[in-house]
Amino acid sequence: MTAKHWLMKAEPDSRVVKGKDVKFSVDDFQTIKTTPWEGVRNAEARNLMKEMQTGDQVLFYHSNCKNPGIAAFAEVEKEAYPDYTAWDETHPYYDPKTDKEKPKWFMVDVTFKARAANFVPLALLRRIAAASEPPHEVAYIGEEGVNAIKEMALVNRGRLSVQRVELNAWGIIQMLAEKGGWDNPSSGTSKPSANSKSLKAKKAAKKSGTADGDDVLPEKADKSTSSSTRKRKTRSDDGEEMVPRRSSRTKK
DNA sequence: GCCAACGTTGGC
DNA sequence: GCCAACGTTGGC
Repeated sequence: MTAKHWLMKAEPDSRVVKGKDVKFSVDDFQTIKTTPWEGVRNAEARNLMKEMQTGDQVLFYHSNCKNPGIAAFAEVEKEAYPDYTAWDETHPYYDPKTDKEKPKWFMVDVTFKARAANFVPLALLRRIAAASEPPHEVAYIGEEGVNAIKEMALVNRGRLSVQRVELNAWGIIQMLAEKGGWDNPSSGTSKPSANSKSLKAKKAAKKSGTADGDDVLPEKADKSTSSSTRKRKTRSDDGEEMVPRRSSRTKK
């Protein structure tokens, strides 16, 4: 059977939750190479992870940052298994309501494949989805491309941190990442900073001997900013009582 | 099992 | 930092 396609979100900017930085940027990912996707605390996202199979293809997305968008391509390395961080009291996404006898949260391992040669900003995808024909800089995606983007959960279901990506949308994203053509301000993370690498990142870098920079697809590679410290992936929710995020009140 | 209140996600 | 959208909770 052929591999399925997915999109997974991570936060490239530092954000401290329970005393720990939950940041995980494309730079961190590239350095670490393979990481357990812990911290997902939303039932729908969890169910999708359970459907994933080794070899499935993944779009790595920068969320909750200045310039959100697709930063890299990855692959499912290991199928769903219990997310042990749910039982770790010190973990940002500790969930006191679950117990080891009955795992509630799961995660998969994901391996970095390559950076998008051109970071694909959410703003671009939204512009594409808003029209009936592609903006001229990306005329090459055609009307079919527009339709494929319109159907992406990314543009019509903002809050899901793990989502399915249809094959046609996958192809269009790949094309955009490869060809670019719009103004590409680069990824939106922020600060370079020579040594703020995360422990995990440092360890991985030492081991592999590479720091960053290889693996880029064709050209520009969105080197940008970024950086690193440590982090966790997705936010979560489940309502129960997960970690407070920042708090926003309101609305109703 | 409905639905109003509440809390979070996450773009802008 | 604001706040719209939407998921979750809990009263009934």
